Parts: sequence; C-alpha cells; structure tokens
Amino acid sequence: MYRIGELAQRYALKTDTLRFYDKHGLLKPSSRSQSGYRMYNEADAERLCFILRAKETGFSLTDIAELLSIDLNKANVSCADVKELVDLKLMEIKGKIAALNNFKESLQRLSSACCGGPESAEHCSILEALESNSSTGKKSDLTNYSSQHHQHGQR
Amino acid sequence: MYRIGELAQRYALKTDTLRFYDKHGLLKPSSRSQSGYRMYNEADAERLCFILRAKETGFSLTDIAELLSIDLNKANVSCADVKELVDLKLMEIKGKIAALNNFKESLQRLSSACCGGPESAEHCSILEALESNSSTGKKSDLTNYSSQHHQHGQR
DNA sequence: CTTGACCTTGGATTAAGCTCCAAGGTTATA
DNA sequence: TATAACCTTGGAGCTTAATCCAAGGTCAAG
Repeated sequence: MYRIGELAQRYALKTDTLRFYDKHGLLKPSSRSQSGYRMYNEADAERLCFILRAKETGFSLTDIAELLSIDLNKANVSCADVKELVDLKLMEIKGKIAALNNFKESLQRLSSACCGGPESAEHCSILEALESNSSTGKKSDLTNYSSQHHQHGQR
Repeated sequence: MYRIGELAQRYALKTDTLRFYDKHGLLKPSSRSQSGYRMYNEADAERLCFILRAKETGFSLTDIAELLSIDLNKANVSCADVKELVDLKLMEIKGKIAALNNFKESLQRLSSACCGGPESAEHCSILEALESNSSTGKKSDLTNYSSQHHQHGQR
C-alpha cells in the first residue's frame, strides 16, 4: 500500500494530480487509512499506469475514463457494446499511428538531407521535406476534409 | 488565393482558429487584400496542413512553431542546429509510435477476446488486456506483472 | 511534546487552445 | 442601392488538465 506521495513519486507526478484523478473518478484509491489518507495498492498503480500510457498516446481524460468504465461496470454492459467502443478507439489509434509514421518519414528525410555541418541551413526545410512527402499515395484526408459536409452560416 | 472562410472550410476549422494561428505566428497569410482581408495561397495551405498533422500527432502549438521556425530563419541557422532539433523530435515521435503500437495490440487482444454478442462483458476488461500486454519487451520500470487474470476489488 | 514531513479539504489560479461576441467595414448579387 | 454573407479588430469566455494555496489534522523521530 502506498500513500499518495509515494505513488506520485513513483510515477513522477504531483500529489495534486492524483487528487485530481480521484476527484474526477479516473483513479480512486482502493482504500483509506483510518485517518483518511488515500491508500493505493498495486492494482491502483496498474490502473494509473494505463491512464498515463493512454494519455501519452494523446487520449483525453474523458476518453480514458470511458475506456476504463468498461472495466467497472462490465457486468452491466454487453459484449457487443464493449467491442464497438474498443473497435472505435482502435480506429483512432490506427489513424494516429499512420499520421505519426508519415510525420516520421518526413523528418527522417529532412534529417538525412541535412548535412549536419556548420554551414547555413538553406536547404533544410521542414516544409520542403513535407512537400515531397505529400505525394505518398492517398492525399485525400486533410486536403478535402470538409468538402462533403457543408456547414454554412458562419456563426 | 483563399479568403479566411474558404481556407477554414477546406480544413474544417473555424475562422477564429485561423485568426488565432495568425495572431500567434503559426500561420500568417502571405498577403492581405486592399481592404485588409487575409489572403492565403497554396503554400499557406500546405503550412496549415503541416500544422494540423503535427497537432494530430500530439505536438503542442509551441513545438510546431519551433519546427516551423527552422523554415523561416534557415539562412541564419546552421545545418547542425537543424539536425539536432529534428532528430530530437524524431525520437519523440518514435516513442509515441511505440506507445501507440503497444496500446493498439492491447485493444486488439481485447477486441478479439470479446465475442461481440449480447451477453455480459464479464471477461472484457481493458485492464486485463493490458496486463497480458506488459510482458512485451521491457517490463521493468512502470509495469509490474500480475500473473493471470483475476483482480478487481470493487471499492 | 514538539518539530517537520506528510496528509486532508475546498477553492482559486494557471496555461493552452480555442470560441464567441460586439461593432463595424467590404463585396457579390438582385 | 440594399441585402446578405462575408470580413476586420479587440477582448471576453470556455474547456481541459493541472497546479497552487490556506487552514488544519496525522505521525514518526528526537
């Protein structure tokens, strides 16, 4: 069992952050000491670990809470519902991975084009690198993102 | 040349967002009409495209501004400096890709374990899926095992 | 039995990234 | 020429995710 300060230190967080997660239902300590101190066990630590990893991959705390809620009320939720939610998040993740790989390739191109010497970086441009990138097969996604659903009436 | 509303619509943004990017130096329109309207050209659109993709991969606007600044003052910056910055971002990106792949595998495991039927989701737990995941490579620092399924004390 | 490091609460503040509003100027179309 | 749909500015307001503060309780060590 860890007190809040110990858990915070272990994951390089502020105690305030853990209290914030408690207040917002993301991570409630499995118990309290007789004096009211938050007491966290290993399962809590694992749950925190999940939260941190999901956060790192760009999910909002709300998204994360939704994913975690599957676990909490799993007896009340149908398997189909779980699958639907998870598959949705899975698609989001795949999209992010694709975007990151794209981005990575651009930067790698830039990095290797860049001599790395002390001379001026005239030919080192992120944008140049990305231009050559934009011809990577499918261009659609962003470039015409909204062409389908027209919103009108500015506000 | 596009007016702000056209560019906004093309990328499914609010005009306010483009004005925000202008004010904060991320994307200044290459020119203004005689009446003061912001006029964006294709290069501006490409720059915006870069911003949106970088944002999607979880970079802050500050990070993005830093990357883009390479382009602006490239004559004043050494190739070595560029390479250093780019390689740093590259490492960040690789880390994110690794975390996402990890996460993706967990969710895939969960999705396929999940029958998808109307029965209760007793065995569909994000946390269970992640536990079995923690044996993927380096386990040491953050994640501590937990041999098989079976946990969860409801508070 | 006091000191200092820890913990509690509620509420205020911060920073980022928009988003909205008011008051007014511009421009294409009827 | 008037109407509607655009645009301008500055500034206020919102959401998310913390982070800080004040006033006080807990607890092991000296």
